[in-house]
Order: sequence, then structure tokens, then C-alpha cells
Amino acid sequence: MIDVKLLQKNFDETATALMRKKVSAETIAELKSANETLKSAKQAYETLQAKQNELSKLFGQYKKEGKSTDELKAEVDANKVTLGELLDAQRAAEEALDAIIMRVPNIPDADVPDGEDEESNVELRKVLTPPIFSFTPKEHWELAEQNGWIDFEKGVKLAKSRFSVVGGMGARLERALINFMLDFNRERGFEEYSVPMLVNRRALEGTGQLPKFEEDLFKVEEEELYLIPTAEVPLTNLFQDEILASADLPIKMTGYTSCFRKEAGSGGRDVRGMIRQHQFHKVELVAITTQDQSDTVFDEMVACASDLLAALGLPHRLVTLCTGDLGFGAARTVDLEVWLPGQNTYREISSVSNTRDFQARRAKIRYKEDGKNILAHTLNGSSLAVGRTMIAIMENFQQEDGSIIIPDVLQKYL
RNA sequence: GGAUAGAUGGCAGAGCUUGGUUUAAUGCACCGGUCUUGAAAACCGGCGAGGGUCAUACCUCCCAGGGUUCGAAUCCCUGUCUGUCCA
Repeated sequence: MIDVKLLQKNFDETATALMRKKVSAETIAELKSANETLKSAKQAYETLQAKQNELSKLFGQYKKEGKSTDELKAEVDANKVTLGELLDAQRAAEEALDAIIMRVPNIPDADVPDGEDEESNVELRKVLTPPIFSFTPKEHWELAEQNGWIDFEKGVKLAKSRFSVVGGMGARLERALINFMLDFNRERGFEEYSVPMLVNRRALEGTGQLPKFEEDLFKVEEEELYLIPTAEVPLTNLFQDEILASADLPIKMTGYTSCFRKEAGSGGRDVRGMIRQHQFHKVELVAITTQDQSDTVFDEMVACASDLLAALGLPHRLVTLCTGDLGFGAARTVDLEVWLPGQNTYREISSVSNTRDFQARRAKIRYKEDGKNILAHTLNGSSLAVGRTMIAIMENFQQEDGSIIIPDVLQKYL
């Protein structure tokens, strides 16, 4: 959630920044006026409430002194009616503001490049050189089926399309990858957590998935619980409603969970193979920092994910997302794209974002500094989507006969 | 599933029977100071959150939501969660 006060204090600058994220001028104007309406509604209510409190105190005093309270009561009763009306007005104003602001995305950092879509993303650097094959490299679904690692039909039998079953060496590789990533992250100072994969509405509002992206979440019937789309949700919300000591920051966390997404908007994209599944495994990095620390920790997280890929021997590139490609809550994002020889292209395998205080404001994550409570900064990043890492391993380390060489660093985990 | 007890500030814990200077005692923790070579102890002071204001004032919050009342942490109802017992 953005800070509405910015709009009040610094309208032009804030509006311009929001428009970079395609927020319409009308929405911005509505936001401002909704906030002003709320402010004056509050003021009206509170002024009368103060009066009422005073009269009530008098009432007690009169009773004690044996004075007549008839006149007082008449006044208080009259106020009560008005007070009810004012309260209704205030609530309506609150709801109106909420309806708008909960759907307004974060303000991008000033140095984030402008652009409509991924075409305008800016490459930061490439790491490792894509392998050259003496044969035509296959795509991962061919390799997966040939090696008996992944069974797409069984996934459909058990659930529906976009589900798959991993078996044999594939299953062992999956487990090895998870363990390798967690150990790697722990060595970089990220503490490991194992968290619920079902969370309540409040948590999803805290990290920004709700209310706007309800259609992309799997919901448990009659339970008000949702399957998490990413471990970012439980990990970040671990500190929901808390005031942390600044000495305890940064808090750096890692965790492995399954993730569940309806992929509502992704139509026919990536239906083949396991690039885009309803259920996938991911090791996540999350950090809660002071406002001063977040840039440094952001770099650490990017480096952590990139070094992990490098340790696996996977060629990849780092890309700064332009405004049009930036997610809802992110102020800046660096994507890591791994080289897929079968597809002859780089594909996203990790995404590291700094949300600044956008999530912290919603989730009420604060820290105390010099006696003041300050909104924390929250960051998240995939320390690799496991399925996509498997794809990358298959495609990059395939041999002419379709067999796959597993990276050395994983050997001890198999 | 049934019964029962409970939910108060970072934690512990009073207040609820008898509704009215209770935002809420007290202890611990924490912060600042005095003392000390330094530290501990002792003593003095501060110490919940959100909104609002230049700053005050003021408003809201004692699990959540309703209700009773001039007035609710305190009374009533509903829900959620936790403990204990029963099946």
C-alpha cells in the first residue's frame, strides 16, 4: 500500500510516479479526494465525540451532586443520533478509500527504466557462456519423458492439466536441489524456516496478493484459507503486526515450500512441459530490513541467487525489469533468466524484488529507532524455482543420447 | 462433536462480582541520568499503538463484530483462537 500522505503533500511528483506504473489520472484523483473526504469525515466525528465524552463525564458528576440530568440527557441523546450518522459517513469514506488504495501498485524506484513490457527490460550482465552442442539440443519435456523423470499424463490423471508427477532420478534430483539451495542460502546468512502452505486472508493482504489477485489463488472451500502462491507470503507475514528492534535487522530468511497458482491470466502459454505448473516447488529468500539496509540486502539476494546458478554451472543473465514488467508490490525487481538451449532463449528462473515499505505498511511491520516506530522494508526473491532449475539442468547438460549429466555440487545430495 | 476456563500494553499480571479522573495498577524487560576507574547494585526519570496537530488539544484501540447505557476493559449476544476435561 502506498502512503496516501505523499499524494497530499506532494501531489504532482507522486502522481507522475504512479502513472509510470499505469495508474490512471482518474484513479489518482479519486484516491486524493477519497482521502480528503475521509479526513474531514473523521474530523467531524471526532469533534462531536469529544463533546459527547465531556457531557458524559458531567453526567456522572451531576448524579453525584444530586443535580438534575434531564437537560443533559436531552442534549446527549440528540448528539447520539448525529454521532451515529457521522460514524456511518466515516466508515463509508474508509471503505471508499480502501477500495481504491488496496488496488494501487507500488511506486517504482526513480531509476527503474520506463517501458511497456519485457522488451524494455535492461540487461545488467551475463554469467557463464551458453554451451555449444554438436547436435540439436532437445527441449526438456522430451528429455524428461525419455529419462523417465517426469510424467505429465499422470499429473492430469491425479489432478488436471498443468500438474505433473516427478519420479525416479527426477524426484531425487528435485530433493537434492532443494537441499542444496537451502544449505547454500544458510551459508549466506539466511535462516531456514518451514512454514504453513495455507494462509489466511490477512496474510495475503499483507503481501499484496489480495484483494487484487484473488482469481489467481486456490482457495480452500469454507475455510477462508488459501494455498500460498509463494513462500514470500508466510515468511514476510511472520512479522506482521510486530515492532522489531532495529538491532535485530536485517532479518534474512529462506524456506522451501510448494507454491500454488491458478495461472488465470496465462492462457495457452507454456502448456507443454513444466515451465508453468499449478503446483511447483520453490526455495525462497525473504528479508525484513531497515530503510537504510534494503538496497544492500537486495544486492546480496541477487548475488545469492546468481551465485547459486553459477555453482550449478547454469548460464544466465540478470535483467532489471522496466516499469511495465514490474509486479504489483515491487519498487524494483531484478530477474534472473537461465539459458535454455532447447528453447534457445533465456527464461525467468528467479525474481528478486524490493517492495520498500509497500508490504510493511499493509502488514504493519515496523522497527523501533530512536524511540520512533518506522515501517520496515521487505524484500523477496526466489532462490530458484526448483522445477525450472531441473529444466535448465536437463537442457544444458543433455548429451547426444538424451542422458543428462548432473552437476557435481549436487552429487552429495543424491 | 460435547463440556468448561480463558483472551488486557515486549513479557508476566491486576482490574471485570459493585459500569463513571482506568490508557489501564504492579513486577520484569527496555531507554536516559546519578553514583562508580568500569560494570553490577541502588536511586531518579522515561517507557503501548494508530490517527490528528507546527506543537498541543483531541479521537480510536483492553481478541473481533454487534447490543444495552448519558457513559463499557467491566453487563448481554455472536464469532475466532487458546488451555483443560469428556466421547
